[in-house]
Amino acid sequence: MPFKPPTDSGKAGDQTRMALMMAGVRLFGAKGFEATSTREIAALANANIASIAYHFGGKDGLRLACAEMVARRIHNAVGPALQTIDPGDDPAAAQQAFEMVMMGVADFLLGQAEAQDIAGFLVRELGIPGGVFDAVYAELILPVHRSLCSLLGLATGQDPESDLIRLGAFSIAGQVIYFRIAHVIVARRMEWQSAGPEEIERIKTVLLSNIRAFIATNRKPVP
Amino acid sequence: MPFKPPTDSGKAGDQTRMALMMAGVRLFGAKGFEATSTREIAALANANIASIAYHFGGKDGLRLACAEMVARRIHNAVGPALQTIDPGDDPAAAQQAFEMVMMGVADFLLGQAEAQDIAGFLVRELGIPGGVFDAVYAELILPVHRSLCSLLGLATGQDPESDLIRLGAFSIAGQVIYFRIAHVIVARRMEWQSAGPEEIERIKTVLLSNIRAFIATNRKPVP
DNA sequence: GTCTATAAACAGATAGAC
DNA sequence: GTCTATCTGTTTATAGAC
Repeated sequence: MPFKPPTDSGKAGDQTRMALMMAGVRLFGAKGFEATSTREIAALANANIASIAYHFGGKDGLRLACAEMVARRIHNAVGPALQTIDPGDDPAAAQQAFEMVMMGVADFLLGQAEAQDIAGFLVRELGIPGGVFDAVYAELILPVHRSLCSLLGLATGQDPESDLIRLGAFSIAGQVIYFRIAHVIVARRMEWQSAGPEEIERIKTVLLSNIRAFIATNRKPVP
Repeated sequence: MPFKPPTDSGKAGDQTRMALMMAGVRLFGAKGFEATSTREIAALANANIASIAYHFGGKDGLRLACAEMVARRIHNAVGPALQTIDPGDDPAAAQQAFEMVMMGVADFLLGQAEAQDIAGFLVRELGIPGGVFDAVYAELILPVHRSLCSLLGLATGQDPESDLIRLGAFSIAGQVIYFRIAHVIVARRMEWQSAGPEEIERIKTVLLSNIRAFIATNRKPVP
């Protein structure tokens, strides 16, 4: 029982493996792990039910593999953007970098169709402390949040690891995440017919204004 | 098959009914609807498995009854507080009222142990458009959000139903809700050992600061 | 690697005694 | 109203042919 094929891609058999993970993320994210049957997953992936057990050792193995794929996916998407940024010691550059990162995150979370599945999957998995939580936290959430705190600290002149900055970064990131998970509610209240680029722009306008208000309010006056 | 007993309380049989609903909210909120078995619910409520079918017509009936109870519970908790407020035409009074309401919501969501179950239940139910969503939206979310927009509009001098105020109210309420659903993540990042009143105060400090920053930033200058 | 067939466990619902 | 016992369908996992 090879739990993992020797190569990650290129071989013919890995196509099924990838299709199963993508179907898993979509269905787990949309309906929840327990509410999704392996039959549904196999059907969506155009694969056989037994292939789940063959490739991942079972439904739980697929869950973990989905989590790893999602974490890798986001890490590759947002990681380089964060590490390339070098604001030096310029608070204004740090603020601009922070704004661009958050706008990019908003575009991804609110715009990309697949982001809905990924976000739903992560929200569900991160709601329960056990299992997938630890890996995603250590590999994804902690480093990204640290980078955000670093930028926010430089932009405001505050200690990046202070309560204010750490909680402030959560409060800003939380707004973006909230607009993703509560998008159905927001759309109904705003009487939006669709979820197009125009609606995303309106949300981003408020988010950007809130970011600037936070930095302006909490900026430490230079001595 | 009496789907609902004639009286809502006082009778002996309603004790089981209430216990089942409370167990349902807790387990549905913590694990999800499909992940929870009727046997678990009955065990937690110290009731018989068949009592669910007797009192609610089945598992789906219990789900709806739980949603109604939760909506009623929150409506009774936050409704009077919102309607008693009469800021008149004073923007400062409106701002203070808004701040007090949001701090009260934060205390409830972050402090009360049962709020975790309720919040989890609502977040899960509101994530799927069908079923419970419509009722909770119309009876709870819409009126509360309208009241919040009314206060926020008065405090800033903006049109309460403008995009800015409606989305702004969501962005503020979203922060509170995010700190509830992501509390495990936040606690780990903040290296908090417990979730006591001290930690809640730190979160509320940031929330209050963000509320004031929003109002100050978006205040319309009087002509 | 992929598929069919099947096993073993578990789900929710219900009939009927009390 | 409450309980036991049971029915029926579905779930995941697996054995074995190809």
